[in-house]
Amino acid sequence: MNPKETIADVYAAVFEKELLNEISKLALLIEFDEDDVLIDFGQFIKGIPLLVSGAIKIMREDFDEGELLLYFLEKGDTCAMTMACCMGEKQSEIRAIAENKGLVAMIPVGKMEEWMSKYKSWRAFVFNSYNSRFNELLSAIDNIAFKHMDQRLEEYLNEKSKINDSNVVTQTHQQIAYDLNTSRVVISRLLKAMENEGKIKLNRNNIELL
DNA sequence: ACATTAATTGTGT
DNA sequence: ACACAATTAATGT
Repeated sequence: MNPKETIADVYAAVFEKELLNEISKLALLIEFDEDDVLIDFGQFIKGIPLLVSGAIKIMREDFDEGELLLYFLEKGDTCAMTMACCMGEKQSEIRAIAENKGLVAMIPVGKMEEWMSKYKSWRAFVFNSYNSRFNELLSAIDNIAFKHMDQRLEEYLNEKSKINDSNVVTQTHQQIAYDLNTSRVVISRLLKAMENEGKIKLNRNNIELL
């Protein structure tokens, strides 16, 4: 991981210089640690977050009890939900939990609209964000609706490995079960099956992908 | 170093 | 899904 990536580094290719300047002037930088809750259900949004480094997982509350992982955000992403909230003054329908250490730049809500007309690159960025979030949502729905738990688990592990940039996923079976909204026993059994197939190596508190 | 407890994981019904 | 066994880590004495 690069400990000191700046907004300019991450977004240089996306925004024009003028806009970058404005951002670095106005943005409120917020550091977060693993497992910090950045946004919770029902919360109002105070700014638009631009992810500079780290990763965030977006969860949705299920109808009865429990939560479900929708998708991960990585550097250079923003939360489309937040933008919708800003424009409509709505409460958040999602919960954002830090996956690892990182940094967000919070943009004052008012700038959202101003930049929309002022900067082409901002407009494009917002639309792109919506689009890619939407696609991720679609595939999340596919996963839940059409795929079985073993496939979902595999994808989950792959995602984890990607965003943490490591072949070792440090999660207990319990936590995984929580993210996928299932029971721990199911995860344990599936993991063991995968281990027997030689796909992974099981240790206490972490899983090695092979 | 040892005993106790809690947390994690494995297995059978 | 539930119960329980087995294993390991954490804590106190």
